[in-house]
Amino acid sequence: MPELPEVEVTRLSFAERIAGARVQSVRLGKPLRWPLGVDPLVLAGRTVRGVRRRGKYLLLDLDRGVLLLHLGMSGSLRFDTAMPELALHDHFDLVTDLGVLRLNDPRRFGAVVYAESEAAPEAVKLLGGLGVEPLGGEFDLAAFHAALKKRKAPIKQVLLAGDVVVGVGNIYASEALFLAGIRPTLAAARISKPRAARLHAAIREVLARAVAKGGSTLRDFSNAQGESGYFQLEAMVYDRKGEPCRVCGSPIRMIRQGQRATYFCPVCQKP
DNA sequence: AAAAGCCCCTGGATGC
DNA sequence: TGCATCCAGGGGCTTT
Repeated sequence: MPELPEVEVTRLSFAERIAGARVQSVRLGKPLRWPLGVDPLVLAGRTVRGVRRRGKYLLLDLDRGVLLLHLGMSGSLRFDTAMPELALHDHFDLVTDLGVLRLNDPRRFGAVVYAESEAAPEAVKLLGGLGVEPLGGEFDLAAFHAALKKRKAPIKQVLLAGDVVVGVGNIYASEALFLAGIRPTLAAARISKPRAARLHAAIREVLARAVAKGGSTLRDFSNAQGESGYFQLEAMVYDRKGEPCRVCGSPIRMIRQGQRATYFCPVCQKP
């Protein structure tokens, strides 16, 4: 589920409310992708300084150490004052004096991992290989084009890999390529400078717009206040197989790339 | 080094 | 109604 927009929308929905909270206890449900990596008891008494985002990870900064949270495919966070017992699919609770931060994740591809710092091995293992942030100033066009030049794989899969630019998942990769007019199957290395510039702009535009719309709620995403997103209503190609292109009317096509669905308009997007 | 496949897991939709 | 199959916002790990 959650790509950069959903993760950022989640962050925005509780970062200010949890800042300054004192951890009282940690409750664990079923195992997630990785173990927490620390005795939950030692986290009691620590203070939450703030919440940052790196790619699709949330970083919960404590006065000592950091919690790395990932929502996987089906995870969502809630931050609320009244939260009694862990229910089905609730697998992590950070109980604080200001409220409970709860991870609900049916498929359990998500994770909460503790690290002493961002430079600690456990954090570097997860964050070390990530590409640049698309919405920040470091997303440089020349560097982006140069990175694409080194890849022979289809552009869709290079975007998904996340080692060039982070945060673009299966929905927004298809959407950005539509906006840029580029066929998802085109080898990344064959993208010209002008087309790379269109793609660069399209990625920023689609992600920023999705954040503004509260993300995409396909089945179960909601932010930490329980609110759904609305970007899916204005998707140009994602999940629109056979439906008319909103620009030219041609039927949207669906293909499979690396066992993931890709959607595109055969007329608007040139090989 | 880069690319391609394989898993992890649960639930909903679809088909017979 | 029941059961089997396929598919889903991710990504680390192993194998080519």
